[in-house]
Amino acid sequence: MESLNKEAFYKAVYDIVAQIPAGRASSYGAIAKAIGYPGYSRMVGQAMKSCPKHLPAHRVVNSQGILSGKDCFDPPEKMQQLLESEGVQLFKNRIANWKFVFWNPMEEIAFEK
DNA sequence: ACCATGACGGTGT
DNA sequence: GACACCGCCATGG
Repeated sequence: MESLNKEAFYKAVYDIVAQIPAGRASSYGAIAKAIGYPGYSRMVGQAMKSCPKHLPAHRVVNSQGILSGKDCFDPPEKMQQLLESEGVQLFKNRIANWKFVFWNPMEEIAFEK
């Protein structure tokens, strides 16, 4: 495991986010683990703050399916709105049927590259 | 160098 | 389920 390279790390995060299908969502921890940096969930969150506009940032929530980053959207209700427009059911700032909606990058992109 | 602050996560109560 | 802790690690003051 090499030392953290901000540039490469952010890019790796965005690569995963870009692959999350509509109607599904992943978590910070799952993404960190998928790119080879288990335990760097906070860094993934940090990367999302400067997430490119063309990526589905609203499809990244915490390990419990809670929209922990909604306040970083403009307006804050935008995140929830985007998810619902894709058919994701929400219950009090949290994704319903989380176990079913959760998209695990480890199982979906294990073959690429 | 010390300390506070997070789009976090796991455990225990 | 809600809450409190604690471990985690880069950033900024």
